[in-house]
Amino acid sequence: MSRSRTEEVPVGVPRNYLRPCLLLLLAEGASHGYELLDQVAALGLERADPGGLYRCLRAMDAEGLVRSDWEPSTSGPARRNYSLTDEGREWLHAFAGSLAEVARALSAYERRYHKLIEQHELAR
Amino acid sequence: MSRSRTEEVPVGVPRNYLRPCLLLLLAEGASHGYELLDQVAALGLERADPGGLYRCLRAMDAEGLVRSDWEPSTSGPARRNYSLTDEGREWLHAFAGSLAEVARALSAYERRYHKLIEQHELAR
DNA sequence: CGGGTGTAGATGCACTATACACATAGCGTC
DNA sequence: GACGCTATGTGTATAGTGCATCTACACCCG
Repeated sequence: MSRSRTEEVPVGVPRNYLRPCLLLLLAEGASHGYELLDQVAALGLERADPGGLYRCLRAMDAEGLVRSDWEPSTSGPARRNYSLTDEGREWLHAFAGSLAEVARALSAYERRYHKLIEQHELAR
Repeated sequence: MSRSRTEEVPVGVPRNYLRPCLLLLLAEGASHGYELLDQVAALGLERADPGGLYRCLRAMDAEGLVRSDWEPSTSGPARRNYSLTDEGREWLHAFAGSLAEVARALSAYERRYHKLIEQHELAR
């Protein structure tokens, strides 16, 4: 393998991270897919896939976590506006708790990593 | 969907998290799969899949990130002992940097989530 | 008018990590 | 000899992701 260190390293955000992101943004206020696509960038998904995002929204709609209704627009195509349901809000809290666990795991990793680096520095 | 909130919420650790975990543990000292299986629990992988772990080690061996040699045991089956290569150490650093980014994303999420909760508390 | 750009939503498909089950084998012990 | 623990794997289905592609509306420009 001739992959250099400068190349993209394959460690992504947690699996299913898109869902809690969308739920959080919708908890802050109703919105539509195209806008959410920009907003998720602030949560670490700078290159979110539009297709995946729309699919995720449709799935959560089908599962009852969000509600959607069409809003015709005078300046462009119609938008499908999403808002959070009570069930979606419950899931948001569950997801947040779960993400907190992941964050704890990551900080455990970093503590341990830096401890290792420290020892390595001392050893020279 | 009649899934209760007490049920397992599908948010996992970052994708490919197992790799940096194994690299870190091997940077701390050579070890074998069965032992690593216990050790990754401390990094957030409490229910790691043995099959996946062994596969991951074999793959990193094939890619040159780790080295392995058999150690016969008097009290049980032989162990395949793994140790880190220079290339593996480079990847460890790259992974650690990448994980730090993910950690930043997660803390951004949590800040925003708690801000939302606060506002909700104030509103009642 | 025709074409390009930005907005908006969605599908199709291939790839890959993961989860889960299962197979093998050495060794101790009851 | 059956069971359980250590130890290392394989097989396979599924799910999430990434990437390409398609439709369609509105606007602007030459």
